[in-house]
Amino acid sequence: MATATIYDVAAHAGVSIKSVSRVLNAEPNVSQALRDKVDKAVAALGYRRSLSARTLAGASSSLIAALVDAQLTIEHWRSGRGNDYLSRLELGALMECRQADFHLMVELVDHGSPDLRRDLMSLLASIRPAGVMLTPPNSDHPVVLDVLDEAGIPYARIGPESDFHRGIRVSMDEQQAAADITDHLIDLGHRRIGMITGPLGYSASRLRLAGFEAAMKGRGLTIAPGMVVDGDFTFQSGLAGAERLLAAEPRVTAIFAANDDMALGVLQGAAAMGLSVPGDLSVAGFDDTPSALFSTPSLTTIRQPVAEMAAAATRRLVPSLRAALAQGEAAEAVVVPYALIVRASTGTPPAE
Amino acid sequence: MATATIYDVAAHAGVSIKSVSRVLNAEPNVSQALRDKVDKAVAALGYRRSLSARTLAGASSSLIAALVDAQLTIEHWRSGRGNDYLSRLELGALMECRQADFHLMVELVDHGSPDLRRDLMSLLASIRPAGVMLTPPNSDHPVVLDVLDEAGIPYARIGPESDFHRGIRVSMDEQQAAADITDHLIDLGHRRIGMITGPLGYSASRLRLAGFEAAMKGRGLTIAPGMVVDGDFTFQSGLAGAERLLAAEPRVTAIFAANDDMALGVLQGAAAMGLSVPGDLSVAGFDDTPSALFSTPSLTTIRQPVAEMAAAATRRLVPSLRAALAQGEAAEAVVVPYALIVRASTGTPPAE
DNA sequence: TTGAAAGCGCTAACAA
DNA sequence: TTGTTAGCGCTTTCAA
Repeated sequence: MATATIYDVAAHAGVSIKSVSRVLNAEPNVSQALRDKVDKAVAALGYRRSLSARTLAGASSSLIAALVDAQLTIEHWRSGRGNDYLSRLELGALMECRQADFHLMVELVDHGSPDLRRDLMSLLASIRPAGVMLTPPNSDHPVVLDVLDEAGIPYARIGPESDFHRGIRVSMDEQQAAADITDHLIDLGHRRIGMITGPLGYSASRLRLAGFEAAMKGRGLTIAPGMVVDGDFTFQSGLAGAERLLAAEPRVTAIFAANDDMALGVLQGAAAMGLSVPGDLSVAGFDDTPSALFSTPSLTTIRQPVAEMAAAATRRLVPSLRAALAQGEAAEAVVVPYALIVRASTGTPPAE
Repeated sequence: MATATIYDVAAHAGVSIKSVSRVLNAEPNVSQALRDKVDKAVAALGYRRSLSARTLAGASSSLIAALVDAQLTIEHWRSGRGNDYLSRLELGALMECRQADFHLMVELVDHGSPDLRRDLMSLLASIRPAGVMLTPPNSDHPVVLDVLDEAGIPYARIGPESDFHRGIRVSMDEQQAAADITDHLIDLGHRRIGMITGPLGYSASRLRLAGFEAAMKGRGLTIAPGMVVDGDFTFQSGLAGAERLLAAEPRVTAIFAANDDMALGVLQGAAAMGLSVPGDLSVAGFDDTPSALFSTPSLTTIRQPVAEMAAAATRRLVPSLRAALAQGEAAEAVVVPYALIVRASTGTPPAE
């Protein structure tokens, strides 16, 4: 396959290579006639610019690098499970890249490495991405942010938890979402609602707890002692949390778990105690992982707009896409709307 | 960040750039002294070759492109669900790329496009990957294979269903896996076992059915009429299939669904009929999607080694990795072992 | 065993 | 509005 080069196109169109380059880059001050000639030649030859040549010559690289955490990824690899978060993220980014003729490269970053700085610098030197998308926990790693700043490479941080002045921040309103799902339970008639939190080291966990507390307070409800228990986002901790919450009297009629895996654990715990869901107990989760849809009963939860966040990030990282954004849209801090998904695991509380 | 170039390294080491290049490429006929000097300079400068310059200058690109189906991906995007298959695939590929200092690029391919041939050629011209990984249904698309052959780019096909002489084929033994899970049910004491198949247009569906039939026959069991019903891999079709199978008398004591989503539908159908699983009915799936672990009861299933298949493919696509493979391992057709995962949805049949 | 010089296919000054 | 000429940082001839 002797691929056509810019010289072939120029020859075919009877113009200089610079003119071809101008048309290809949509530069101003080009006559329509020239534009047409070049377009025709490009079409005739099935020409496409070489990514390497463009990057080498100094254009930005039309390449977005997604820096994902190696440890988390390896954990998923070992457990044989996929990584729903990662795949949704990618889909969102890919859809946008496609529009702009950009490419997505996925890179594993070992954020615990002592050579992180050097690893990162050499990675960037090697691939020279036009922009970088950071996923938690890389979104908040100071070394990662520093290196990117020094290299002058634009970056978008998905779900940042700190340094709210650096880079492009794309997130959802965790607190409001938690408040919404709590309100949903209260609207159904629940008064005694328990919560299982995520690890409080994550601000997402703290925000979800704050949303729960705010909603309860906003509706004049008190959270009895022991009605908030700690979890660590695992199925097991959800199960354990459910056992503790359901042992207390008067029993809670609803449990809000800070993620779906824990909510699934609650479902199992309830089943083990012979409690029907939602007849005896309503259960709500957070994230809308695939398993939430197929659990019995299916789980009421918050859909984290992961794909949408990645798409928003990509749109702000790719120059041509960014240019197409409306004025207000182009902000450096974007909050993407979530959705409350009401399924079968929540209902009215049992009669007293 | 003024990144170091090969000239900087050469200057630092007091040698020519060609020598640096030789050391970097592990070419023969290089003195140890020179090698040491260069290595030291590289380390001192934190030097890393530019991917673009290398590719442009003619070296193969140290880039693997995964060509995934755009339609499937967009469907997943719209439905808000992730894509477990894709993420497992990527993890496997990424882990291997990392070893070899290769990079993974994910590309959407619209296999229904009338311009597929041109799209593909220009994609390859643009990124010039050293190797390509094909996922279903691209694994079997003749145009895709043709273009790759013409371009002389090595490719690996995950789960190929035809053309068993082209490219590197990486698969698992679908039929044996189905036979294994059927044997598992028979070993538990089941005699009346129903099956819900996938769309028979896919050879994977046919192989799973063949495995079921072979196992039944191998154990001297007959498959009564109506004991095999068609499904289409969706939850809904699993539910419908269960309703049909469970309406027949004498009732089946076990159902093998050709994938997990359908098995989850069976679980729901059984629950709706007041049947306990596995007390009254055993249910087995296929794939080991994340939801299989969290369903109630958790699902006995076959773990598709998606990540392992991708890793095997990558190992055969990356020259340095391929060189490290043992003799027999290097075959162009690789069968990766699956695993039978016995969970809570299968047990001994109810007493007659 | 080493090095000098010529590209790879583009973009970016600088002219015309 | 268009074209000419240098590079970008490598690998690859071809010499030494």
